[in-house]
Amino acid sequence: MKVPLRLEFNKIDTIFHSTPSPLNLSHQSYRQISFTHRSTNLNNLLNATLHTKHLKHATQIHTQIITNNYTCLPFLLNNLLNLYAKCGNINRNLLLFSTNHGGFKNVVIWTSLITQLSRSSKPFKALTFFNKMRSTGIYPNHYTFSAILPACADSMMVEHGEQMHCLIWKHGFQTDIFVGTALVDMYAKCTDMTSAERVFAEMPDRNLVSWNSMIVGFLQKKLYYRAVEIFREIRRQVSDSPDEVSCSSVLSACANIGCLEFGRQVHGIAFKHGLVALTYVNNSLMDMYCKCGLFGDALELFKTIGDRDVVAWNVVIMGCVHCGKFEEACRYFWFMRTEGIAPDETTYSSVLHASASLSALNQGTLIHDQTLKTGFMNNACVASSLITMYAKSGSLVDANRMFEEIQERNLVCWTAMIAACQQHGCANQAIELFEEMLGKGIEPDYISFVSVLSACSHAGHVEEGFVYFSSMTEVHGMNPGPEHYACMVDLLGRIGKLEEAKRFIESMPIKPDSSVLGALLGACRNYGNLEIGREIAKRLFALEPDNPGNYVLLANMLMRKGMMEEADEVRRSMGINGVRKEPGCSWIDVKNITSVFTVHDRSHSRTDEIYEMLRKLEELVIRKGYKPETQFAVNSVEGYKEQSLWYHSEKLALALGLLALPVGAPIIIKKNLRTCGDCHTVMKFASEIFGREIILRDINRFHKFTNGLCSCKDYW
DNA sequence: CTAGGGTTAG
Repeated sequence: MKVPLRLEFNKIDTIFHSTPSPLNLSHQSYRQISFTHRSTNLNNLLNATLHTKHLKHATQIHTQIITNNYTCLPFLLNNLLNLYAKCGNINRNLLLFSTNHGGFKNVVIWTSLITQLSRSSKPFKALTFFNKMRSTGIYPNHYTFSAILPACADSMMVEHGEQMHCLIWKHGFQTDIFVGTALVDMYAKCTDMTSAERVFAEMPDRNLVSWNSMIVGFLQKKLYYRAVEIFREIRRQVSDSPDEVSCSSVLSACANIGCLEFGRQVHGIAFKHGLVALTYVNNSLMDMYCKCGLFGDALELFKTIGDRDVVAWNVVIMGCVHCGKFEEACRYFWFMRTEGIAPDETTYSSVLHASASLSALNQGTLIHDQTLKTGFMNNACVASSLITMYAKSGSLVDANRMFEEIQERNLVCWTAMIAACQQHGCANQAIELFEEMLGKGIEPDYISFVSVLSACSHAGHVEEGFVYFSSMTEVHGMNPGPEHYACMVDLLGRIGKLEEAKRFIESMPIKPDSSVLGALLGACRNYGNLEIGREIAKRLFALEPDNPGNYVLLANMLMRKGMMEEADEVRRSMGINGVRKEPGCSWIDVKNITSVFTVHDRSHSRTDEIYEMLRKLEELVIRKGYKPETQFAVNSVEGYKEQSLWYHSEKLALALGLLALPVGAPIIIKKNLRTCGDCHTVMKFASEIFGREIILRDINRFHKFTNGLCSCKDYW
């Protein structure tokens, strides 16, 4: 950077003598420019202003350039362009450029403008000016190509970059290290790693930046091991040691593959080269430790950082979410604000995820308020998170309201809303939304198909489900994944076509995973098909021996058929394998206080009233024709069964809700496992008897009980 | 006048 230490001429000279540092330029100096007619003086003042970045001063100099007819001087024009860019006013550049028809423009000036447009993420404008430049007969040079290639990458159309690649050959800049690196980066960003690798291989020489571009490329293509391999190559054959870009990028790769061992090595390398204090490296390190399950180590690092930027906080908040510390995630969110760090869309999506996982409507609403105050309400990412938060907190109405308010809905917004409807049992609405989305020309992806297929299965739309399923390959050119196959198995299983579901699994081109087999096992439970159920359960035990759910499901099926010995055997094998059923637990909020219940819980301060309420409830439901479904009782001691059934956690929570919530208010209960069949029946009766809406959110769906019916249509 | 980086939503 050129900084005028001393200016030679009259008035300006005296000004600078009185203010030795260009940073101290007073407003006075700019007013006095009018006394000078020398372009060099103006240029020196321009250079000085590059440091102060005052837009007002830039415009004053600009006026002088025009009044003195200096627009024909390329260096002045060029420096002015750069000055406007430094002041963060790209529009001024465009204006200056377009109004300056008579002015002389050389390749340097054009390149300056293209660079600025490229950097201010206006890729299409940059490309337009590149073409304009060529049409005026000026040839691009290696600077121009280095500047335009990031814009090509940004335009997300590899065709632009490929055309540029041809031009580079035509003009003979393919051997330039900057151009080569920019090409590698462009292909990598357009996820064409084959071309990136070819260009990289053909480069006559490469520097660290070139190598780093390769790491980043593989990172983006999720080829993490190859990213790690490049890092190793750098250590082996590049004379420069890895810098902060190499380290932060490769750490991201380590984080994604959960490779703690190599991540630790990189930590050591970064330490050796004095890079650990750098923000990027630090944040990547924290993320790596979080994703490798060492949240504590990440937090240790976090505490050592003096200047924690928003990404550092985001990484910690995500880390909390990652290891299920949802309350802590919310605490960090409020804490970062006290340190004066403004949340961004990443922060909001992470903390809303935490809030959704807690089904904490009050917390979520407070965060919603914050998004409004900080102007994030029109952000598609934040809005999608809000939809999911409201839906998972039990309020489909609010989720829908959020959806309606979004001005520009992207695929994720639509999918969030479709999933919300699906989780709340509004399958038809989910399917309608999906169709509406297709009508708007939005291309569905992997996740949106999962949502619509589960809606189909939920509503029993077999044919529609199969049409959507085959449209994945036929129309949208994607291969169904395990989740989609699981939906189809569920679809068949739900209507009792167990044999067909089994054949469907046999015909799968990919190996059925636990979600696919689990769907069939669930169907077998619901239809009491022990024969297929046993077989599928065995396959599941082999596939995921640590999942208690499968053992419990099979044991329940056996008990239902009165095969107590075999049921006990299943339970015993669970013990032998060291698997323990997670204790069922339910919670309910009353006036901002959360009460948690486990089975037979007597720890609540209103225990006596709760048990009295349950006694009354039992009387009332029996009068309505309720029969206990004892197969859901875990304890096999006769006579104790019914009683045990009555003190399941969700029933205790229901009783408290009935006691403590105002008449007419919905009773919202959350449970950590799938809800038990007997409790489900009782909830239905209770909703009718008390004329209240009961919302039970279990591990995988919402049950909304109204007037004796459940939104899940008794299949979950 | 030129090339590369960390966190996120369904």
